[in-house]
Amino acid sequence: MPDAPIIEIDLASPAPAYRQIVDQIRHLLVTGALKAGAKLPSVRRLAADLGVHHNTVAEAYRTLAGEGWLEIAQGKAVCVVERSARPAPPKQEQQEMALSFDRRLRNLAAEMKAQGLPDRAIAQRLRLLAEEVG
Amino acid sequence: MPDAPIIEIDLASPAPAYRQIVDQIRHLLVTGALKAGAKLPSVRRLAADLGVHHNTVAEAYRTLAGEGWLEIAQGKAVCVVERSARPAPPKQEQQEMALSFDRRLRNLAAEMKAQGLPDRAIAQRLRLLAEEVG
DNA sequence: TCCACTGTACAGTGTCTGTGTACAGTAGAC
DNA sequence: GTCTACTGTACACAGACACTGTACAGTGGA
Repeated sequence: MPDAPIIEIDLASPAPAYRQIVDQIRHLLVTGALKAGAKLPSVRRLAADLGVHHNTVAEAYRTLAGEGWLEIAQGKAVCVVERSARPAPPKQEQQEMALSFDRRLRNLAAEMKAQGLPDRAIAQRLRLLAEEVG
Repeated sequence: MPDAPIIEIDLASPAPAYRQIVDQIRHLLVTGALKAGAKLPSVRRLAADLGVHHNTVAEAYRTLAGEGWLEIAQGKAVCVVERSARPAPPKQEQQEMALSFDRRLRNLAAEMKAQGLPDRAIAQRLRLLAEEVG
């Protein structure tokens, strides 16, 4: 795509670059900022923008393709696919996912609290996101 | 300590074991389930319980000690210290932390949504935790 | 002093992350 | 058809990371 949504990664972060790219593009996909049919920048273009190697971006694209978000083919631009309403996962699996989400959420909140972020701020952010989500 | 709070880690998870241990113990510390003066199980004992090497647990303990939660000394049991009310970080830093929290929170929610967890469930968990936090 | 416990140090192994480089497919201009 | 400039891919390499095996050193009670 000519004008890709801005993505920014922090090379100093302990989180690997390709994972940061995955997370940020997935966020754009989930929120609808990137819709089906949209073309993503080439691996070399995005790599140059972010200051990483093109194979690092390629790895991120492959991960998202594996999740069913992108269609990639050699020689062609990477494209966002229509992610057809997949059947909701079975109750059992959904429950496990909810538990996993809960655990990670709590760990994240604990880490922030440990760093000195006030409870008030943490709760506020949680409520804000809850409103946005639905 | 004779009866340590139960900690469980997932050796199949991509998250490194020592990080999972840190996160879970930090959670117990932040919530007050582990109070100042409490003794933690020895590195060998906890390692055996979790199925990892004692050096892996030692690394986790060192990380938490570095954050000011634990006191460790060779030959003695690891102990939770009184974490005196540290001065709140400056506004500037707090704002950065809030932003970082927000970003990671959104990434986590996006990942769960991508996996098929319904918005409803995500929002519910967020609100629940917000209530608990304050 | 002995012994059973504590945490520590360090080298070795396998895995992960990111890079350099060469390759192969696609599409438009001629 | 054939250039050419662009796509993504493959694979070996280097460095960092996660984890382990093993030997060591400190502590405290019998």
